[in-house]
Amino acid sequence: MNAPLNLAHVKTACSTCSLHELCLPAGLTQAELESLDDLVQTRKRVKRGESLFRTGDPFASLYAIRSGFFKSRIAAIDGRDQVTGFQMAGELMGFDGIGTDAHHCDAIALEDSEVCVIPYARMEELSHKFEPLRRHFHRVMSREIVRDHGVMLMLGSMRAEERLAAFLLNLSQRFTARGYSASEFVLRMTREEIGSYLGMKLETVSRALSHFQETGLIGVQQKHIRITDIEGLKKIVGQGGGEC
Amino acid sequence: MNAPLNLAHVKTACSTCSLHELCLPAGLTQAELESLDDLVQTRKRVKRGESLFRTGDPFASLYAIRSGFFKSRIAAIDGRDQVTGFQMAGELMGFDGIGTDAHHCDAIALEDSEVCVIPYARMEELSHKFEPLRRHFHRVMSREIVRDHGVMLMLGSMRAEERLAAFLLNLSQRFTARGYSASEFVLRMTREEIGSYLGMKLETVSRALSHFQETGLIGVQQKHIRITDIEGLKKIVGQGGGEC
DNA sequence: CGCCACCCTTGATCCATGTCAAAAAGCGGT
DNA sequence: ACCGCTTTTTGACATGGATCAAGGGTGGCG
Repeated sequence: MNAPLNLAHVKTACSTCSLHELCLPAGLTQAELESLDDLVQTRKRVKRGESLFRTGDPFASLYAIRSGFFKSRIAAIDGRDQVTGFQMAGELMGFDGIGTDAHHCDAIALEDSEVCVIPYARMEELSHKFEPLRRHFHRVMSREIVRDHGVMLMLGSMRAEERLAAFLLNLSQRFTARGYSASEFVLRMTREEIGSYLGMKLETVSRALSHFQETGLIGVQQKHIRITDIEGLKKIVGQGGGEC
Repeated sequence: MNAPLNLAHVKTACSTCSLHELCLPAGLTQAELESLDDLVQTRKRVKRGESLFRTGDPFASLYAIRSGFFKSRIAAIDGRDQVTGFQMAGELMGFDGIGTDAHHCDAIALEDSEVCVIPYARMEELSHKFEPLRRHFHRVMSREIVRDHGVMLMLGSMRAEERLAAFLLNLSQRFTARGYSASEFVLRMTREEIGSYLGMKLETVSRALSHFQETGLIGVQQKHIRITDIEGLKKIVGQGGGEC
């Protein structure tokens, strides 16, 4: 290994990454952390609008977002598509590829982004020897399944405004976890992408946001959102139910 | 170990189970298969209507369905709930529990069923030494994620009759994989459960089934379904799209 | 600085699906 | 085999959200 490669290695070290609490197992010693630096040896920049991988691409790696913002979407044969999630810094992408060694969705950057490339073979190998990593890996996949079930609940049993409120609360909570404001943030996605994720049309998203604003729950100015009544939003989410 | 226990062991052996092609890694030698018999040491019967596990139950095991039929559902705080899937023989359940060591959904038998209990700790341990098993385990979880994304696509972007057609085709295909008829089967779930899964009301399910029958796509008699025009059903699923 | 392309908002109307209601049909348990 | 109860079907009506349409705002780029 020559100097530049070594430099790259230093640059990508998990042990010095400020996001490692989000993407790696909690409670590792510094020594253990360093043993993980092996795992990630390259990073990759993805420009806004470009894809990190696409449906059908052979699966080789998982990706951890270092900075930026992505959407995942699946496409049906007939051209219809559906955003299945939005991913932000510290989150992992690519699990859909493990099952068949090919990706089943597109991952598209919503802003200029950078990801850590985690070669799956290496991950397998390392997780074989390193129990906390293996457990963490399983946990992350399991949580992804639970998250998807939550989305199914949303899509299947909430009305449009409830879904949107739930979406805003979810974003708020995830920004909080990253040290950003819980009440003020910028949407990286368009109304159409929000609509696709939430199973409604962009006009409905727009109307619902306007309505929340009229009711004093939030302030909206284009992509800038300010939550002024978090409890109010929670009440919106809670109120539809009890059908049984 | 005394005789009865041994008997139980024999009874639960994966190596002699007719479903192992569905639930275990493909292409194992007989010897490898036998080494897996360790994994499953108990089975459990679950009567129709009873739950295998419930939201909040501590997570200890995965379950492979030996016979019978289950639904998984999640419940929101407000009493609303959503069926997230139907599981049949050879399929695995319980992955939702790995992330937090507690289950996040209820698994309820739709008919008298029997499952193999796979203690997770043992699974971890065995998959540590046994690479094909580990890979298979990861693949199965990944496929679960892909499946969930498919449901999201369905819920988010199809209309009621498309969703129902897709549902029937999915069931048909899974029955086929188990050696049953692709065109004739009995629904184990009620209209309401189908509706919950597909994000529509039971009346809409009933009407859509009646409509399919009028159109000559299927025959319906209560829970008994006969698909008479599989291509027609596929056309229904395909036709809604192209919005983009 | 101004133009263009994209994104967002808002209004009017329509339709798919939900809701409410009632009756028929099965089915499970005794 | 019967009885009570759940499930299913079907009808009439209400409505949330889609659709169609038009106009306005914004940001990127020359």
